[in-house]
Amino acid sequence: MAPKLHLQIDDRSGVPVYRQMMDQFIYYVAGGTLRPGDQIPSIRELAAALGVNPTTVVKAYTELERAGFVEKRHGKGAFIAANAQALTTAEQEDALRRAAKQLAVEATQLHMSTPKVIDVVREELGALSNDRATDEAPVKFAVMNGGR
Amino acid sequence: MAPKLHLQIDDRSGVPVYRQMMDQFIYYVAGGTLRPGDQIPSIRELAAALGVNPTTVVKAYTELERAGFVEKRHGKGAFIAANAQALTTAEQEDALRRAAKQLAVEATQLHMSTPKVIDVVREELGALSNDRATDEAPVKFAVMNGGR
DNA sequence: ACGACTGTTTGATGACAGCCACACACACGG
DNA sequence: CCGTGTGTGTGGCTGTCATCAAACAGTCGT
Repeated sequence: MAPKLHLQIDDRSGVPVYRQMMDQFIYYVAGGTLRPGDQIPSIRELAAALGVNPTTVVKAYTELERAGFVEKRHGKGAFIAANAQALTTAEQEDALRRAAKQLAVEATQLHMSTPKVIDVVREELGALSNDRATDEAPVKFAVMNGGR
Repeated sequence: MAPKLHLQIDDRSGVPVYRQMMDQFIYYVAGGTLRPGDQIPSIRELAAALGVNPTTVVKAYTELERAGFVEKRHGKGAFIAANAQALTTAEQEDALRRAAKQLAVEATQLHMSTPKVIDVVREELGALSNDRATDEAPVKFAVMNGGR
């Protein structure tokens, strides 16, 4: 009913927060972690967990509702829509490819070697799967700060 | 003096255009492709090549100037600042890691297998290096559209 | 009926990007 | 020597949108 989620917001990325949230919910549905009927965190709960304004979560949920992924019920909570369509395999690969391309462009401009890039990707993938094994909180708080 | 650049703007990403341009210039300097004294595309030229408003390029160049990477000269053009400091190795790795983490988070939420992810990254890296061999235009026009 | 959850709405603020008129630098032809 | 043309960057104004803050309204258990 309420699978463990692990939402990650990157303030420095410039991507609107509500959009980052939207994408990640969609990916969770696409990957099957979130299924139709599942209750998702309340607006205030998610806002508090991620340290953003409730209105921002409202925007994300509202857009997700328009897109058919989410149903909000006044006084009750928010849920994955009954007819939420998972992304097609092609769409999922597109999403992955977009992020990969972004990485590739940066790496190329930085003159990074292919093995080096692959290494870092492996590390990050590994870090995430370990995380999931240990994590018990229903919604994981995650904001990237890091310095340039 | 004017190395071939390959700037890539992704409209759908939500990242401010001027910020995407900034990052990529910084990465080019960090990677050594752009060196102090090099002339970079004029505001209008870059704006036309990328299909964005000149004002947006102005913002990118102005911010890069504040950061010490660029010098604008009225009537002459824009240049890489004499004392433009390349990013430290640690900073470069941070930048790479940020993009990798983004990719890892998405992949995990989509339930993608590690080998699959690595494959796609390899493909994208390959696509870029081929590009560079063929490309002759001083500034490559690149805007991502792709549909969701 | 109260209290503690839930979602809803409105207004203010600031960032982003577009349009348009202006000012400086230099090369060319009178 | 001067004017004109074409390149360059500069600056003001406007529309749109993301975010925040605070007040409003429905649901449910006691």
